[in-house]
Amino acid sequence: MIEVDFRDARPIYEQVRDGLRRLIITGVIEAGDRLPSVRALSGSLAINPNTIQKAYEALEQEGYAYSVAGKGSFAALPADVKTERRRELLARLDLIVQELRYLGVTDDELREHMNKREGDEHD
Amino acid sequence: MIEVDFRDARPIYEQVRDGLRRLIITGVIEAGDRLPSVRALSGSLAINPNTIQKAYEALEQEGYAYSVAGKGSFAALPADVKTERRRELLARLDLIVQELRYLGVTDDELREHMNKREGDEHD
Amino acid sequence: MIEVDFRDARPIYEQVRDGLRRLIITGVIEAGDRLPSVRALSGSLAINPNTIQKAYEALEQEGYAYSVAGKGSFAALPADVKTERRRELLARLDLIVQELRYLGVTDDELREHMNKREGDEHD
Amino acid sequence: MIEVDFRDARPIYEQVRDGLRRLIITGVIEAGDRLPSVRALSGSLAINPNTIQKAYEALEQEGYAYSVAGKGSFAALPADVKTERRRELLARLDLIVQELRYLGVTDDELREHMNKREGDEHD
DNA sequence: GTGGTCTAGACCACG
DNA sequence: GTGGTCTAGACCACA
Repeated sequence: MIEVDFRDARPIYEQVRDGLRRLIITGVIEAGDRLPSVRALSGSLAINPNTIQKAYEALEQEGYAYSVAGKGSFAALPADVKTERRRELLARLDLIVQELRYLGVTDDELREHMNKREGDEHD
Repeated sequence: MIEVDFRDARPIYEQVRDGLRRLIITGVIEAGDRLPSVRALSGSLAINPNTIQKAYEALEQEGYAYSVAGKGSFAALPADVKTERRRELLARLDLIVQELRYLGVTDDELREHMNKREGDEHD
Repeated sequence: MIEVDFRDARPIYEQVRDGLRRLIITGVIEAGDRLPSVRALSGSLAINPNTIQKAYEALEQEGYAYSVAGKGSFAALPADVKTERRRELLARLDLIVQELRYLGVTDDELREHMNKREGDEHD
Repeated sequence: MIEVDFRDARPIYEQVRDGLRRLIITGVIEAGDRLPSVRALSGSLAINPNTIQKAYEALEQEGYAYSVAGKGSFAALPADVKTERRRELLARLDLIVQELRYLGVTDDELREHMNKREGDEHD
């Protein structure tokens, strides 16, 4: 369920973190659900456990998960984390839209593009 | 005209590259214009010349500039680079919009947010 | 009467131990009182009996309880344990106060803060 | 300047983090000052560089420092971090004071104890 | 030189 | 079984 590209410049632990975060936000993994164990994910992705551990720590620090030694790691998605994430995405979106306008994309074209995607449930 | 934050985790040369790219795309620096010399920019930003040089090389590799031996570097913005950049930005935008929908942002809210920004010409 | 947060990073047995210690120090459980049986507490808190057992052992080792084979565990609060605990708390308090001063908190503000809390009997 | 006790139950990286945080808060290391390099501190404390690195990451995440690859790590102490830290310390202080009262320490004794420490500049 | 990432392998406490 | 910590040693990009 998580894709990792070893040739990508982005660190592996960030790719894993982002993949898990996406699964949590999209509800594939629901709040309270158990995340795969560090060793299990390490095995299935063929990545060193320490790297997976680092991804889990980052996820926990951002509020998308919590870990209990001896029990496992669990997904979380509190309201404040959601609003914070929304704010961040909207800021990024503004920058992109602004640059697209400079590149000659009209607001109509933008709306059309987004309507095309409207309702899509998959990548 | 270019802002560099030494505390930012992003490498300096990327910040310089992105700043110059933005100036070129927004037309502040027009195609054919001479870019500031490595030494000049190095001095005004208080950055190691090697770092500036690296930014220029990246810019040239992406097609936003070309250098003429003994004369300097010049801005460029050919059509294929523009369309390539547009494609990249639209792809990023799709991902962001998709995640925003999962976060409970309706299409109406999204349109409203973008209309608010409509017409903005500055950062 | 004891709150255990499974999401807390602190191990469960420490949370149980601290909860019981607090009940003993505050007099809710008086010296000589029988502590709930391991099985009873295990059941009411939905925690593995081994974990409860570990909390009781820690409590006993610190002097806040003693166990009688076949009869159960009982609360204790001998003078030497009280003075030892007081010494420990005062040492922690000194460190905190010192750091607060460096953070710009004046002695007046500190007194005012503590007067506000004065008389509070509950959490 | 930093003391690390290998027998302490607290992880080494936390001890290093707390030691550095204390130096920053007390002004021994001022905001903007360069922190010792990962390798230098690793050598002088006889601790693996990865462990020091982890301490620095934690410090950065809490806002007490920032790192620039290729340049070094630097101290920081923004106002919001200070107020946040003050809030945390006051909360801890309240818990301690409350327990001390249950242990029979009167407010007068508490004031006397704190007055004794008043003006101390060293541990 | 710097910080950052990754692997390999080990040990520990917790439940 | 779990997560967490630590070491050793390697490689990389950045300045």
